[in-house]
Amino acid sequence: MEQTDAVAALSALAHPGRLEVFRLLVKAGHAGMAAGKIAEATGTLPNTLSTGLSILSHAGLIRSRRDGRSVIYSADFEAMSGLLTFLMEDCCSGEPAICGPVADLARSGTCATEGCA
Amino acid sequence: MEQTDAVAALSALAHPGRLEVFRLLVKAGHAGMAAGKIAEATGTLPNTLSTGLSILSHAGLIRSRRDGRSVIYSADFEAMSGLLTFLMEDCCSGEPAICGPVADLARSGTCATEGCA
DNA sequence: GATATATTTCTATATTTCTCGAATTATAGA
DNA sequence: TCTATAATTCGAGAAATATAGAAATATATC
Repeated sequence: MEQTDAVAALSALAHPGRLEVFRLLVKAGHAGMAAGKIAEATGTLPNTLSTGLSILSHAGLIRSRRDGRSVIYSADFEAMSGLLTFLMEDCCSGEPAICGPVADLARSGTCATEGCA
Repeated sequence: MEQTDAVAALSALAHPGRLEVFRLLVKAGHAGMAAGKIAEATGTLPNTLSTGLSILSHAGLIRSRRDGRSVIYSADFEAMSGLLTFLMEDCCSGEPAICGPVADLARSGTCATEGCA
């Protein structure tokens, strides 16, 4: 990941409404949620939510797919791993205990577990 | 961590200059770096850098201590762990493989390894 | 085709954030 | 005390971002 992408992702998350949406989608896993359901769950106006989803999407943090009249949004776990890894890169100049887990996260990349949406 | 704190931290990082500074401090470990060294390393004007450091500090991501005429800044790894954990909370509604490492990171909390500054 | 539902785009205003020059505060050494 | 170094604070103009009303687009059903 490059700095420009990281800043875009962080900027997208640096907003109460969008952060709430993203965390909701993290919980939802690969199954995702319809835009309408997200609006209902967060109490956001449809147009405001749509702008937020567009920003998160453009930042690469979420994906979307159409399902009938609805559009289903879901978190992009690979992108998230990439961001976390970028933030902790070369942590403590080496291989200390605190930084290992982040490297593991980056390596796993996707949500491999059964039942994880 | 609460949403307000998370937004403050993410906003602080959502800026090329400040992100560069933070990643530099992550690499530097607990030893940290003097403000002047950071300015030199990043090519930032002292006043602009100071504003950036103030924002990162107020967001809880970095700490400072005075050493003679210099002020040494260092990353707050506990705060960072808290942020990463908050972002991935209840990932995939449970305990999938992708989310485990983040939980480990949160648990470790500090930079325990010898030589890690 | 007509109607209803779901979501997005457009547009304008209000607000916040960014950057840098200038001035200020803090510490160290002669 | 005087001078130099290190860092921070203040102020203002420029730029970017946030919000919501209104209109538009896409899909499904009658």
